Amino acid sequence: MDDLDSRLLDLFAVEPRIGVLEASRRLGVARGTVQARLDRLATTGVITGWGPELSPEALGFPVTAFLTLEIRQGAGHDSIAAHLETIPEVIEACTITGAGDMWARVVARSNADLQRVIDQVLAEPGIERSTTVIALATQIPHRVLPLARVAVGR
Amino acid sequence: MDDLDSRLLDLFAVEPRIGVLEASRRLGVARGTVQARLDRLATTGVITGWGPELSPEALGFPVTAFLTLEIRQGAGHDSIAAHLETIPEVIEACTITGAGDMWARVVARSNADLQRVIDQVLAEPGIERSTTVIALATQIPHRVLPLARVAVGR
DNA sequence: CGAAACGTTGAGCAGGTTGCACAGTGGAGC
DNA sequence: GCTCCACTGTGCAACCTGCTCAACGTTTCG
Repeated sequence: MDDLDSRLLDLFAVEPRIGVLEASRRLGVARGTVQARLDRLATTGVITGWGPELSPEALGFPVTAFLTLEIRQGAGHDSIAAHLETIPEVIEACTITGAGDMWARVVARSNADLQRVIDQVLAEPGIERSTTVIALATQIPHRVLPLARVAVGR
Repeated sequence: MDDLDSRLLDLFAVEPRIGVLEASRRLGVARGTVQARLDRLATTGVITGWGPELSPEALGFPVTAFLTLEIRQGAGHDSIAAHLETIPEVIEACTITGAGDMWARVVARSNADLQRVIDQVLAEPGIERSTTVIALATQIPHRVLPLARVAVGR
């Protein structure tokens, strides 16, 4: 990661479909350089993918909620995770600090529909209790780009 | 959104760099159809971008934490959000249900570094209290694709 | 100091891809 | 029956990609 990498990421973040050649022109470097940089960023794991980003809202799931799950002593995280994975509305989950807890981001078609999703999550007997917090408005949408800048000291 | 759209998204999620022509071959439809579908998915907001996905870990920020911020009565969410936006390590933030609360996802270079980030967040006087939860292991990485399937009834 | 390793540059090439246009087809709705 | 609309298949020029190559400057290290 150096300054050129960072500017390269900036460029592709703003105009993802420009292609290697156009990027090399914008940055004033050779095409092979851009290609090499992108390859390296991909192999070092900085770039994890180029897939299309989808909007749950546009897909009909405008409600987002965060669930904090309390896991029963003895119940493995993995079996809970496996259960969560079968629910499409669970779009993210991780274990967190605190007594055997997990955190999950879920979406739903409406507040009423959220109840259905939560019930589905709680169908797993390993989950003892859960707290739900509904997300109201997005203040800062998911962003990683600023990190790339500070990572190279810009 | 119909079945073809869904399969198109699947395809590009797995192999993002295949291009329109190759996608049309895989799906057994005309190239113009794929082009039209992608255009429509983009204009209707289902596809929000094609930018490279970056890994905070690979950028040197392996620690993820969730902050719940309690906002002082009278302090506007917007000023808090503006403050959070200036901190690169805050990679997501939204308002949530509960007495004037906000939620933020932050990353840091280490647990010690996390303290620095939190201090930076709390520099805003509008924030009264905060709770920190550290993410340990990712059980389900952010995924939206399954939603596209259920959205069309697959 | 000199050699080796490395990244960058600019060039070339065949092959594939894109953007665009066009006319024809078939189904849905009126 | 008619219109609208999406899909199809075709064609074209222009462009881009993946790949290779030799040459050059920097950095590293014996």
